[in-house]
Amino acid sequence: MKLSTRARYGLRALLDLALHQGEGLVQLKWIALRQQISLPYLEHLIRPLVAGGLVKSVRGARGGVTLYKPASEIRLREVIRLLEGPTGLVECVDNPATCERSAVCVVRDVWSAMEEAMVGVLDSMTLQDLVQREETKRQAAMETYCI
Amino acid sequence: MKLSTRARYGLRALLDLALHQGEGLVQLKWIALRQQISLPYLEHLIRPLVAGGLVKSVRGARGGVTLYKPASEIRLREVIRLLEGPTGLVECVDNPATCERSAVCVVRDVWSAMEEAMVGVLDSMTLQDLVQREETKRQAAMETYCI
DNA sequence: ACTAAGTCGATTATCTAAGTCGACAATTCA
DNA sequence: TGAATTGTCGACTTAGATAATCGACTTAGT
Repeated sequence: MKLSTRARYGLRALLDLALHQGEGLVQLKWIALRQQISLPYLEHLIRPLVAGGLVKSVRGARGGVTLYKPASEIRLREVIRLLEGPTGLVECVDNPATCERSAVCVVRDVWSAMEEAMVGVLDSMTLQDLVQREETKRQAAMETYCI
Repeated sequence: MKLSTRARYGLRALLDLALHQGEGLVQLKWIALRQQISLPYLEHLIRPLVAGGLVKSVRGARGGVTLYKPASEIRLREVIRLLEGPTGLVECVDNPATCERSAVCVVRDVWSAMEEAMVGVLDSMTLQDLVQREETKRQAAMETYCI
């Protein structure tokens, strides 16, 4: 039960993008550099986010990417769903047909409850929340640094 | 972010065992048969549960396995931990040293919250809860069948 | 035109989970 | 005692997914 690096890197990349919103288009290479992700790999991570309507990309010279909608309207649930694909924790939860026990399986209920709990957490957070936290943390770090 | 078959099969096997508690020692081959898990594989699944003190095993002819303590004292969290190993959703949550960003990483906070939510669900359920649900469901199915 | 970006698909590499097998140890029972 | 039965253990193989790279392509600016 491990989170894929797609999700980990992908969310970090998106947060990085959100943190640099004021500056217009952001080039992938800078995100890659800051987040220490190889550029070709980052391209793959961004793709589903573009396809999912979370990120807008502009090709050509001086192109780059930017958020398609305000960070406050981007729920982490959506982000993770796009990055990890539609399959949940266990196949039979989303797709009962894959296991003939589904209807009576109590173990399935457990996985279902677990998934609901996770989704609940992701659903309650937006990208904006992360941006705020990041800035709070950065400020706190700054202050201790100055003292 | 998939649950391993170890966890899925393992919990099913344990539940099967719990459901047959009244009958003394239960042989692995019957569990394997009922749950449609290959015997050699089931042996591997049971092992950590024995090592973890959830299951007692008796070797030799007429041997078998049985719960080491009442089902009501077996938390699912413990079961999953034994089956899946100690590593959580993301390395850096349990083991901050693996990522130098850990201290300031807000993305890590997200994973941490997710993990907490999942663990909370597992912590709130015992094997006995599953046994009861199973019996309730079975009874319900029985009634509809009779009608 | 030329350069600088993102896009896309093919490919490779790496890793881990999944599952099998054979030898062994313990226990029962004849 | 010895043969049958049952769990134990570790080595091995396989399969599949994830991670990551690469090169050819498209699009836009200068």
